[in-house]
Amino acid sequence: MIDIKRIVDQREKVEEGLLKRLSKEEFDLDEILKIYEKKKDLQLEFDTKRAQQNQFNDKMASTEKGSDEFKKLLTDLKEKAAEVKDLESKLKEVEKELVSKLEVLPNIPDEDVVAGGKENNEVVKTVGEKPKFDFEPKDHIQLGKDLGLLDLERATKISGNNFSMYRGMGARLEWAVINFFINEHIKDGYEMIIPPNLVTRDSAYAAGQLPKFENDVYWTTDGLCLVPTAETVLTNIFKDEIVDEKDLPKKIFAYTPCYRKEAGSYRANEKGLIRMHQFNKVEMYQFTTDEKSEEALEELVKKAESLVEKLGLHYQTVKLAAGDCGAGAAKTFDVEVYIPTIDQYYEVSSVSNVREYQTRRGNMRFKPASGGKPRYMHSLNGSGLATSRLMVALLETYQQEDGSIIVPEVLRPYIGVDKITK
RNA sequence: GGAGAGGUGCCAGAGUGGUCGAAUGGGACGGUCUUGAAAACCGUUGUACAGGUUACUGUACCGUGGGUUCGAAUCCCACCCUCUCCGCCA
Repeated sequence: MIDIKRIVDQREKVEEGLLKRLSKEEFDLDEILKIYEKKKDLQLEFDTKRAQQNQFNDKMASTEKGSDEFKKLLTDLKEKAAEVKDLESKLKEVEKELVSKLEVLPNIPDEDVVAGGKENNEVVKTVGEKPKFDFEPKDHIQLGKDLGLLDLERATKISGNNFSMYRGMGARLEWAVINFFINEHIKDGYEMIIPPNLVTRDSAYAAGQLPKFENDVYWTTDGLCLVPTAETVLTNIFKDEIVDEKDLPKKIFAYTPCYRKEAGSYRANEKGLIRMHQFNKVEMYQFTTDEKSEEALEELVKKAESLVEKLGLHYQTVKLAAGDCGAGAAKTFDVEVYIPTIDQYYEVSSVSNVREYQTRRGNMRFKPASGGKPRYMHSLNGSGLATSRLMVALLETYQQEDGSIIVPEVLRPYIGVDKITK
């Protein structure tokens, strides 16, 4: 959520920022400011009237009950009380209205983020080259089938469309990748977390999944939400807490399956593991101070890149234009891995600086070491990494003419073989 | 799932209708004392919003949301959570 004071103090700047990702018709700062003014007026009126009422109430307390003076006061106060109560409910209404207008606004993009949608995304880094094959390469579905790594038919039989099942060396390869990531993060000083996979509505809200993604996530019959990403959980760890600055940054990561409806987003060439209702992901997360979030973002992007790099895969890093960033993000970098048979780059990591957007919603602050008032922490998230698409890239990139698959060196300790054969 | 108890400040814990933003103890911080430390003593110790240039003032907050009342931490209702016992169980 955007700070109302920021809109008051730097209206032009906020507007300019929002215009990078929204059209003029999609938001109305004037309306918001008007509601805010109304709220302030009401608040002042309420505060004054309530102060009066409190004063009389004090007098009442020291007046003998049943006396004439008491009776007189009582009559006056009854009227006053009704008035105050009325004001209070009006105030609450306006406050609610204000929040409802504010919470649908996306975050303000950073200065250096360009306006517009996907078409303005900028490739900022490319590592490796498209693999060349001197034979006809198979796609990951064929490879998975031939080597017994994937059983998509049976997964579909059991759970319906767009679910996967890893088998044998396929399952072990997937697990090896996850283990590799986990160890890399531990080496970098991140705390490992195994979180719940279902969260309350409140948690989903604080993470910014609501109200926008109501229909993109799965809900249980008791009103819990299956996490679409571990970010949903990690964001809420310090909800309503004030932490000491000396304990920042908090660097954490979690492995969870991720559940998404992905309704209507499947494309013709996205077969197999490219887009699933359930996929595995290791999520990195940082809570830090406002001053240090920029450098934290850099660190996270580098971490995501280094994982792909160590697996020896060809990838590119893309700086997203404002309109392509998630609603909460002020700046986002995607790391995209190359999928040979589709000849396209697919996101395996999305790293964002969310700044105060989530911590304001979740009321997560830190006490500055220099003293002074608590401030909102900055939160950052990044996949490190999503595995299903990586699996596609791994299988296709490392396939050999004889149908076998070379295991990248970094994974060998985790899987115990250097080659996957029939 | 059943029965009971309970949710108060950083922590423990008192408070059952007005004088309670909240006793007391602990912790933390500052000071006195000390060569240094401990002990002892003194003091400080929440957040948000609004008003004022500042000093400051007002309002709200005792799990959450409603209600009763002139007035609610205190009474009523609903919900959430925790603990104990029983049941069930990976």
